[in-house]
Amino acid sequence: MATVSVVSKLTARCEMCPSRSSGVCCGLSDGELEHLCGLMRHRRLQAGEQVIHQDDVSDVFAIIISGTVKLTRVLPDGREQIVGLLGPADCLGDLFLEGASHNTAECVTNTVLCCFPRDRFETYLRDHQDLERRLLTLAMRDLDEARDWLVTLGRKNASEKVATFLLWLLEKQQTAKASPFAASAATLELPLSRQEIGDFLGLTVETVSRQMTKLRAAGAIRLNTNHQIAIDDVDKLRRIAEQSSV
Amino acid sequence: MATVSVVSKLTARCEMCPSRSSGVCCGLSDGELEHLCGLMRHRRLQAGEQVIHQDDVSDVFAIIISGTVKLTRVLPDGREQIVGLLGPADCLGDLFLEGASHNTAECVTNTVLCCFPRDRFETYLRDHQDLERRLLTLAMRDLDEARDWLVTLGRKNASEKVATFLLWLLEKQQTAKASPFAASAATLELPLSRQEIGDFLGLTVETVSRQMTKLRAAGAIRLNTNHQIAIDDVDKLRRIAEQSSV
DNA sequence: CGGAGCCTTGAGTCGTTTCAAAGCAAGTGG
DNA sequence: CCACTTGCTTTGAAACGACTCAAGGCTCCG
Repeated sequence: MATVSVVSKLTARCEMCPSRSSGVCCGLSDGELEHLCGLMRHRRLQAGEQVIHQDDVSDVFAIIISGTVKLTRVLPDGREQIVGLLGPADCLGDLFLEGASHNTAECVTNTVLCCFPRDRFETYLRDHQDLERRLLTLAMRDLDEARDWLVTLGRKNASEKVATFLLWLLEKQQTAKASPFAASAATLELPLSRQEIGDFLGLTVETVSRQMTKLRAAGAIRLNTNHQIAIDDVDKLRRIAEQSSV
Repeated sequence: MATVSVVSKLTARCEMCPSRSSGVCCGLSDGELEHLCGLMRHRRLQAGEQVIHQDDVSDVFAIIISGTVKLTRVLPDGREQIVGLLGPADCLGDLFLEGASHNTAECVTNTVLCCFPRDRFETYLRDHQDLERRLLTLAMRDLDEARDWLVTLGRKNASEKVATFLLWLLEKQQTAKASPFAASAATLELPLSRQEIGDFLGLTVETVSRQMTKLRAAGAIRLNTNHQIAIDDVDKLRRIAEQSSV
């Protein structure tokens, strides 16, 4: 009975965690979960804090519990590109990577992480193929998503880019909440600033701003605040995103 | 003795294969290799043939023995983006993917593949964690590379893009041959047409062509044929690729 | 020799960037 | 409580770079 209470104490928070229901941790047995919980430490970070630094060796592997983290790369002359946007249940850290990380991971909002010492997590993986399989699946999902952005960055124009981005965020947000929204009248939390949206889409702040104004003028969206917008016409947004001139 | 000769017959070609020395197959024991060889079938394809079709379910997993294969995605209106370029030792096919593939895989040159029925390869993986680990590592490498291209597509201009592409090809080609070239006077095989380079870099044919001319005029490269160029000044190319205005 | 396919070059257009200024919201100190 | 700073966003005007359209050049091959 004593052990049972210890188990429930350790893993209690896990039951609330998005990673337990839809992330790496889903599918873990109670025993596995308990073991991993022994390695884990929660960490609270403020917006702007960096978890991983480009060109530095990182020994962290973490699961995001709440908040948004951006992965960025910068060119020698300072130009910046966001190469990934992570939210609750997403993983952070380069497993099995030798040498320095190629990304900077920076908190966009206040964030709570579930952190593991990377080496101990990697060791644990060696005996748990199911978990490693899950990580392989996630890596392939990330790759697929990165390639989608290649299409957007390489072949779409500014309005298509912004519309695509908003739709992507909307979908991400809806699957996270698992709430079957009606096709219209959704509200969207925008964690990124205009500058950051530009850094994501390969545009300047001004262009992003202009496109938002255009979308507003077209009746597709309304700007509640700079970080919260109402999606009035999803279909119009979709048409703009793919310029399907039907 | 009979079994030994069967083994050597089955796996004989593997010893010449780039995947054996640097791809998925390196690290496999003789027994593992033999087993996999039992599943494998070689397949010869001509330039232009498609191995996987976007939006179709694919049941192939393959290793490229020779040739170049491009992964592309097309938008509803026909715009095309190359999202990956595969060469000898690279893997082809979406393991564990449910549903249709998101890429089209098309041979750029004549190609020889080492093909596996996907389900049988997946089954084999379940009992061979070392191999699955290797696939995880490769997936993460692909992800890393895709993100590098995000930076290039999102933040670099036309000349930087073309220079970056040439340097990337050069490096790919040199590590493939494992030949420690001198820093200058290398020769580069260009499997892609101008149009395809454009589809890779998010540019038009004309822009690619103009940039090549500019690089030639700057003395960085010489065009032997349209598909073979001499790299005269790698450093100049590097400076152009990152615009490091030193 | 003549055609087909790809590559190059030129001229003009259009879209995004650049540079500059003004608008707006939140927070601070008098 | 109001003036003031600060940071982000929006808007405008001009410059620039990549695209579009059109023509001409080069190579390979029948």
